[in-house]
Amino acid sequence: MQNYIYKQLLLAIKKLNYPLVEFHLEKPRLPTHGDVSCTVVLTLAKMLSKPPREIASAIVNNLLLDNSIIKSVEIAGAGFLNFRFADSAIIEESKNILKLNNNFGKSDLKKNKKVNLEWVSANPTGPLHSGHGRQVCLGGVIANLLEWIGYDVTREYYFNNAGNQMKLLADSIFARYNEVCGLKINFPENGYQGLYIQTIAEEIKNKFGSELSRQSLDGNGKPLFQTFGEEWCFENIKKTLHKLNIHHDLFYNEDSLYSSGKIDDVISQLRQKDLIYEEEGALWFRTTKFGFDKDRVVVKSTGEPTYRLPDIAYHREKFVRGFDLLVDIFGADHIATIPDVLAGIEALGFDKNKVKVIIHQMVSFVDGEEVVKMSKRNAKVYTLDELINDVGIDAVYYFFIMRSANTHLEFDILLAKKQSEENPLYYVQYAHARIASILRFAEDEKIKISPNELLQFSKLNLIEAKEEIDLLKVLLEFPLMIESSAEMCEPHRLPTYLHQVAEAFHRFYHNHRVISENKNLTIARVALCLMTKIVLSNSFKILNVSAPERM
RNA sequence: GUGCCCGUAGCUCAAUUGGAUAGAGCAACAGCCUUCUAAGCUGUAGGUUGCGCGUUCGAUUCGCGCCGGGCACACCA
Repeated sequence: MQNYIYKQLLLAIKKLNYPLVEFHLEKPRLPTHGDVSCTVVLTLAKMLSKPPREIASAIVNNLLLDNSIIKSVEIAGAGFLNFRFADSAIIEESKNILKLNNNFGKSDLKKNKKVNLEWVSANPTGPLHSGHGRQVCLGGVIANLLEWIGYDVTREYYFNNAGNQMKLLADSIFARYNEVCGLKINFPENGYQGLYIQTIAEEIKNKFGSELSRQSLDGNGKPLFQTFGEEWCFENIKKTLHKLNIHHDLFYNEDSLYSSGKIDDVISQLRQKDLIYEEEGALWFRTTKFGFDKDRVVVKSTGEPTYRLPDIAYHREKFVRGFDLLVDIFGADHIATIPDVLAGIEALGFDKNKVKVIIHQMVSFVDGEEVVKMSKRNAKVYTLDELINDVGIDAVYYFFIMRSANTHLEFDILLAKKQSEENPLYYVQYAHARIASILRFAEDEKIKISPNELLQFSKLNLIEAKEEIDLLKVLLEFPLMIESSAEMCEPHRLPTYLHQVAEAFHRFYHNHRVISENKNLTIARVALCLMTKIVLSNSFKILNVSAPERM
């Protein structure tokens, strides 16, 4: 219907020989302003310096509209064109929901396009903590959204298991190991304090006995404490991710960038472009050429690269692997590293506009009134596993996704735990459970409830009440909503939308009986219920939230 | 000190990317269950969008300057 209006507007503008400006249709905030609104007149008025209302009426007079699709056009306010859909068109289009069922909302907008989504990427030095949850969930939902608009999505995890941090992990475990074995040893300065270190130490003692030294090797000839610690941490991280239904396609090891010579490649390419120079024994990247206040070190005087170099090499590698879009998700604490990487790939001749970086702000946890302390120094870290145990997977997803990534988030654990009307998650899930219950009731009354049969037998033109039509309108917004939230990588629009769906449904339910003496009307309304259920459960699937049949 | 993000109803947050009278939930108040799930519905109240300039037909949104909060500012990752 939107496309139809757009096309007709374009025809009218052409016919009047007005300049072909870019314009789009939007949904007005107020229902009294119609179903779709357009501001093209205001843009034209400026260019032609004519009164907007004059242009508006010229366009309306030249607009050829099929009145079985569009009920009315109005000129309003400063020159808005407000369109109203005909009920018959809404009903006709709603049949798509039944037809497409689980696929309603999917599009092939980005068919044959490849996207790489990299997120989580925590190094294997400990379990994921609750703050990681925001990124974990954001990525999980964004990946689904991208798939829904047709992208071929590679879910990727970038990690580093070399360097000082891993030695420190091994040292920390070794210290606890000695402690467990009854020996005393000084705990390394800045060592990992978490209780999990002791758990790992105990497992090592149980498996290998208490005679190990720091240099001991495992069965494959690798340093035992480091390898065991790394694997333990990685298993722990993956287990948590799997609980949240997240499965990465690829774990990309930073180390492979060195062994394959890709790091050296980047340096020599940058050197060729005269973007690298040596000073005080270090290699510097001329970031000042890209608008930075000073140049940055990429190889330290010790010969070791800084984090920038592998990050740049990694992104170059992703370009080489042939993606149309690269999406990175970072917490606000990593914001400083992003410009360096973008400058790097630009320097190497790649289009930095193909990289979309999503930055989410920090999360604070509140348990009712009390602020949950999240100190890294403290041994008591609130892990993501604990959060999942406390509030459940559905609430973890819903609460992290509910708010735009760009704002500081307050996660109320007490509220997330509550099984009451205060909790926004239950409002939308309840709508689904309610529909499921109605459909069970309908089935008992020998009414068919399969999408195909409803498509075939229901007389949808019996749907005419305001609450029914309003509900259909909301349901039909679903595909566009998916499209925009996927393209903008803004999953928080989904919960906002879901609330509208649930609200429209509850209002309909409250005002009209679904199953009544009137057989044909009953079947039409059962179809309406099923349509709502389809939209709800498709949304839940994207959000990784369950669609309860009973509550 | 420098850079990035945020500031919207008592609280937590939206606002279709510059649109019309700034909207939801919770909390507060007043109503609605012998019939398909009351975890629901209806209504009332709640605002100088931190403050001040500017840009224009039009600003919560863009620019500049303050105020307040968060996060970064290494030859750490």
